[in-house]
Amino acid sequence: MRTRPVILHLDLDAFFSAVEQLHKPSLRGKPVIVGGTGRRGVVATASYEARKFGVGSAMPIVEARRRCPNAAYLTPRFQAYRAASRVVMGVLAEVSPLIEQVSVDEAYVDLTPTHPGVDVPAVTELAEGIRARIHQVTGLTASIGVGTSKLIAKIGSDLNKPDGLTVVPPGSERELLAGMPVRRLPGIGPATQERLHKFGMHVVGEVAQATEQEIVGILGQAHGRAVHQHALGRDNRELEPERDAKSVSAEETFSRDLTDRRELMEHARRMAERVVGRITKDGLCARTITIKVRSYDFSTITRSFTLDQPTDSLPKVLAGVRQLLDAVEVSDGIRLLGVGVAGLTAFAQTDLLSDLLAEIGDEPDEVLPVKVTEDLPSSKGFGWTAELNDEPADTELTPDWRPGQDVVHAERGAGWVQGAGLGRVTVRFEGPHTGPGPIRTFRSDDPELEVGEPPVW
DNA sequence: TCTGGGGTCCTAGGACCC
DNA sequence: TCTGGGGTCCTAGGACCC
Repeated sequence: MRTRPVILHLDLDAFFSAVEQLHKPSLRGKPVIVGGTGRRGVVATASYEARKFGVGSAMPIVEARRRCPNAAYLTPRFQAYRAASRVVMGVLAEVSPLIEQVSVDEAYVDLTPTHPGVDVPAVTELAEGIRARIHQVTGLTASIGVGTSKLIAKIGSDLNKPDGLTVVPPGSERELLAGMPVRRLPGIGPATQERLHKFGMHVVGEVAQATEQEIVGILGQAHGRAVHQHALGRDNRELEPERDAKSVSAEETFSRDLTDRRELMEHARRMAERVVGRITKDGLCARTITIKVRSYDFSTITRSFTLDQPTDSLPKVLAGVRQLLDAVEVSDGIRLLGVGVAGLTAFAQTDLLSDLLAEIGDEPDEVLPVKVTEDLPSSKGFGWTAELNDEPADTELTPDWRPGQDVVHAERGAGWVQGAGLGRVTVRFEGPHTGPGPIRTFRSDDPELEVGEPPVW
């Protein structure tokens, strides 16, 4: 545990609407609501003037209009927000090189590299300086929390919002948290709150008094342990300055539910284009393709599959999306469709092998039935593999054997191999007891490897 | 009230492997 | 015939965050 207040959390106040008010002076002092415009939109950010009317994030825009009809309703302009964000992050970078940007309007700063020995008065002055500097160069207000951990800094930045600062003295963490509703802990949402309530725990102090085993019993291993530690005011997570994206996706809620597959595929194509465009821009390839389908009744499913090789090819992604979508029932009405990729790897696999395969790819697949007429050694753990032109090939065995299944007895085997260019097929049996490598390899011109009619089953 | 869009992490079951 | 144990990968869903 850190003993000095070196972790700082910065949160820009009502960020989207604040940028809008900055750019358009006539909006200043008035309720501003930024969010989706359509019938199914929700509030992204409400200015503090709008919050007085009970408008908050994630509220349906329809409800917001009811509560605050005179607000300015704006669609987000992410370019402007990113530009303002960059300026703010630049200010933080002057304070310490160790920064973790959590989102466009939020970041942690670890002061250890530049101010390892700060105490409460010194860090208070430093943080007020940061807030003043941000306001000076951007006109935006920020709230800052400072403490011995990310947890405490994050809780602190929320305590004096907006335009506020909270420094939590080392040693007072557990006491600070004890009286707070459990929901205030990061990682506790509606579902977890409900679970804890069911066990009679409403404030953080009650969780802290339970044993870790009790909390793990309620919330599961990983979550339970983290929540219990947090309730005790303990958190030794380090900042993670640059994190590589693990997935990229695009989704769209339609203004009316769709039932037409052609229409759905048109939307899917546009989303796939955006997704592939984003990964190729970063020189990435993806192995897993996912679709997300939300029905008229808000029930949501995802379907995915994983390719053998990563790809950045739009046609391949599109073919995968179509295949997944074809297997989903859409006749009752689809409210939302999403397309995503995951399993991202750093560079394109346009290697020699795929080029070679692409060259011979026009050759139609053939099925080559093969049969081994020689007795195999009697030993457990032998498997069947096949190669075509020295590359692993699809292969299957007769129902008595399945691919990879152990060859238990001295038996004869039969199966088939499928692929293009069957001129040089190799069928190989190998097992763990013979050391690495094949113990017996049959080639297509071996008399023991019979080539015949496709097996019938 | 009738619920966006972009992510992350965790869990659980089944397949498969050793 | 009754039936192991651990590890990894894949898929699906859920909770959570901003």
